[in-house]
Amino acid sequence: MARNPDGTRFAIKRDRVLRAAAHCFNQKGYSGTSLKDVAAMLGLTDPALYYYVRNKEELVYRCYLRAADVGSEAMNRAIAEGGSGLDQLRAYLRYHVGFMVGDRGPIAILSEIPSLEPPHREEILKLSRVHSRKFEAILERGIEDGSIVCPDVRMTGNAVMGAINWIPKWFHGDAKLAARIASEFPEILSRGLAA
Amino acid sequence: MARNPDGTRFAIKRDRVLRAAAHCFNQKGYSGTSLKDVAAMLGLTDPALYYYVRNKEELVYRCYLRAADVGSEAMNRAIAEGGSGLDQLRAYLRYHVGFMVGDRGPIAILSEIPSLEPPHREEILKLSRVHSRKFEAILERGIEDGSIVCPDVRMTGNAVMGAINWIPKWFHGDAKLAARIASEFPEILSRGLAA
DNA sequence: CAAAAATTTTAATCGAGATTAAAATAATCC
DNA sequence: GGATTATTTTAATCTCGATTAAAATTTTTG
Repeated sequence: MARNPDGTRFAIKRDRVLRAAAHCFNQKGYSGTSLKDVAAMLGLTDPALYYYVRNKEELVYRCYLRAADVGSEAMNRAIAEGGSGLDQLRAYLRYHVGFMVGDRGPIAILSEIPSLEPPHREEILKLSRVHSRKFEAILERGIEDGSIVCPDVRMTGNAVMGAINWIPKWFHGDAKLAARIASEFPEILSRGLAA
Repeated sequence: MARNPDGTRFAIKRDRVLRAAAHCFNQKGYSGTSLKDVAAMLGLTDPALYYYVRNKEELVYRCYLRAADVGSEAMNRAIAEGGSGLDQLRAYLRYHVGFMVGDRGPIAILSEIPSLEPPHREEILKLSRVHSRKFEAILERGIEDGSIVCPDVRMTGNAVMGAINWIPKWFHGDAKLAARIASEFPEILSRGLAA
């Protein structure tokens, strides 16, 4: 099995590793999960993981990168679709929540950023800040076009992001529940903001 | 210094230990924080902590118990005050958020329950479930008396609790910000539920 | 102040889990 | 099928942090 030109096979398998790791980290935290835990989920032994990642820190780092990617994709799609601020808000929530509970999941909660090496930490924090800013921009757009009412954009962002980030803590792959979450969560989170 | 009859002194100092631990755990997770980290915050060496707690597991356990206590107190006060479901919801949010960002904080996020010993784990899970049920009961009360609109009580509970639980992740003791959170968060979280 | 109790420290043990090296197995390519 | 590359394992090392024991210090009490 050659690591083909674009590394597709390798990338796919590594993605599997990252999802297994995300699952473990969400349950037991970064330091709380041993590489053996992650490897076991994949039917491997711990040293095998070193084929996909330099060390444990890089494993988390990539999990977090992946989480940022997914959030970013949801955000960009929503914005690209246009419409009122409220429309964009709803679309974003629909996409992001949908990804999280769907087949893109599980997605790591960015809950232990301090464990990252400084350069990685800065990168993730930056991505996170950019994401928050885009979210706030949607709110502001909605306020301007009259579709959204919201006294404090920053604080509202914190509230909504918290609700979303917490999902992996109580949801663990039940398809039935996933459907309910995907359909209701966006509604619940946006209703309070509609003008 | 005698551990007086009701153990007041001892209890006060242990509470300081628990708050320091909560701070560390919220930042770096359970296994990510060493006892040395916690001890350092108090100007102590790590073995000193064993005077207040049997081991690290009990430290988390007590942090989580404390978190449950604070949440429970907020909940009970709100319910005792009576009023419409919406009134009670707002009161609860005001109290709980107020405690979290006020001088009762920092309060540990119940994010690593799996790390607890089974008996402790069950106890904390039970307290957590009771809290959730009480929250849902408030929503149902509000739906009945017409003060609240909410299509899915359980899901709404998850959303609101997520937003609250996430607060310690981004708030770290700035008094100015604390005031803003205490005043705006309850409003933000309840607006979407008002009839 | 002296005795007793409480609190903290210093020094030592101990195991778990990350990491590395080298060897073995499996897959692909010609 | 044999050479080559990819993947995984076995075995060994090494460090960090939890925990314990014993001693030292501080506080309280009478």
